[in-house]
Amino acid sequence: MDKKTVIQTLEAIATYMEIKGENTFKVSAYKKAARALETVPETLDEIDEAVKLDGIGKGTASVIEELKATGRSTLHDELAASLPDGLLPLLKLPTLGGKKVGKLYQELGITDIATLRQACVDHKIQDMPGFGVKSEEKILAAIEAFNTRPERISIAVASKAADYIYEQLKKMSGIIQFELAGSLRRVEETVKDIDWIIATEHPEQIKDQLLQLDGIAQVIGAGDTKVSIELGIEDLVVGVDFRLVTNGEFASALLHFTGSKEHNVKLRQLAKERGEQVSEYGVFNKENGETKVFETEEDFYHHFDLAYVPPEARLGKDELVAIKDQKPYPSVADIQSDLHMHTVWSDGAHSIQEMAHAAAEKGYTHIAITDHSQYLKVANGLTEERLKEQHQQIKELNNSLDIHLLTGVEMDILPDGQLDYPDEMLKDIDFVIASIHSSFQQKEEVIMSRLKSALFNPHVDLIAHPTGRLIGRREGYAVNVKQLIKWAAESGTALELNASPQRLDLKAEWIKLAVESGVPIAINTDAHHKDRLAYIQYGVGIARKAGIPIDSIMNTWSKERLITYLKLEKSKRFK
DNA sequence: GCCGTTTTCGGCCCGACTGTTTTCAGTCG
Repeated sequence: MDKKTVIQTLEAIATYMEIKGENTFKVSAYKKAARALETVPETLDEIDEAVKLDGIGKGTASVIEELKATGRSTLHDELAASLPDGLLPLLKLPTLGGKKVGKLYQELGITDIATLRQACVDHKIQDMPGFGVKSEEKILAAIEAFNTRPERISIAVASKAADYIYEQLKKMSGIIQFELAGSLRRVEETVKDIDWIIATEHPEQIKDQLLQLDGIAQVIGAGDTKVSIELGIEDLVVGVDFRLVTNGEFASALLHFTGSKEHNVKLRQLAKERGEQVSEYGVFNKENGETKVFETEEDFYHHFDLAYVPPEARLGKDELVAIKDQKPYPSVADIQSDLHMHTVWSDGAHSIQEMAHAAAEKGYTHIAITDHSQYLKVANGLTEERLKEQHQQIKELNNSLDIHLLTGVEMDILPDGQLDYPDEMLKDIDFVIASIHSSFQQKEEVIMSRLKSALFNPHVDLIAHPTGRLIGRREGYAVNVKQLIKWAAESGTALELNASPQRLDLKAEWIKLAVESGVPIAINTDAHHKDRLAYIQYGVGIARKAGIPIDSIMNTWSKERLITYLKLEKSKRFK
């Protein structure tokens, strides 16, 4: 039994119950349990007692345990026997929720997408109470588009779309200020749509301009405070929501629509205990009937004597703390170096000098040049001779540059566990990264023994993108991350938080565990182009999500401190 | 179904928008 199946089973139970008209809180309890399971990084086997997880209680835990033990869930099977399973996907269609799907099933005998589609074509839907001509049209249109677009898009793709929208908004007139909100602002790995908050005195004027944006595929809704569209950008259709508020309401709205939902719920509960009510328009005081608005999100938190929480950390867990208990979150300004990047020597786009200049412009004091090693022929990996030549050049450049370059390499861990260069070669390199780029399909034992050989090599300083995943595109190889972290701690090898939005590898939950295990983290962009050095912001965002201290991030260390660290034997590095 | 420095019962965030109504239910975030 794998975790994904358990999550899907819990979700299916919730959906069946929704259609049956079960108590909504019961329904959401099952949904919440599915999310709780999804959020913890452990595999199913690694979770000892599911009931201990936040959001999982006796009832949902028993479903999980039964699935683990027998591979089946009695509750699920009973529900499935009472309703056609073709009904489940119907809830993904717009305008259809549990109540309406239940009605369609009971009154029209609709059992799946196909019968629903036929009912639309036969115009049977529009005569149902609660439905109408427009509902029928919308449902039919959505069925035709079903499966042609993904439910969630990766942060990398969404960020590109957001950049485009940002440029459009900048050009509009009548906007006082605007900002990205939602899961993209929280640096979630995947997002469903892109949310923006716009402060304006003239919502009508903004609305008109928004509805004239290039590339609108469909207008979902256009009210006084909300414009919701589907935007075609290149070959992608992405949902975009704009909220129009007054400037006074801006901070409250931004907070509200940044979420997460769970974070908002916690804030609202807290407010309620104080006799106040939180909405996207501010904080309503039930005693004096006044609604307080705030200049900034920070002011909002401080109103409740809470420390500011950056968007990435708004998880609805334990991030709400009193001002006096504020712990500093890492920010891009703390970053002094980038320790993984490529140049034209292998598959990068720029020379060493160009990368160095770009890094210096970002205010970095030092960087590591880490081109690919010889095994990676497709990336023009460097032979021992070329690597030595490159390092010679780097040493010479250090005399003329105002940023310090560390000699480095991103060395392949070969399919048989051998490293791509001999120790004799590695011992003179300032910063040695090891990583896997081949034979992804190997069994976990093989992958782990490859990683182990790199971790326990005396010269390997860092394991880059440890799981090899590409968000939304590739799962990565079979890594036991807990074991990897344990070995990293034992061997004195740091782990990477690859900041590329395609990777974000390791993910936040693992980064947290690594730091708790005493392993320092390097947030690196792995940039193959100088513009990609900007990806550092995503990595720092994930670090904030992980809630790790600034000092656990190697890139925040001064050049001197890093060099001293790297000169230590690995066994003496982690203290 | 879950949860608990007002606890083992009685709450569970709050509001917008749409399409259907003729004052509101359902959906959505």
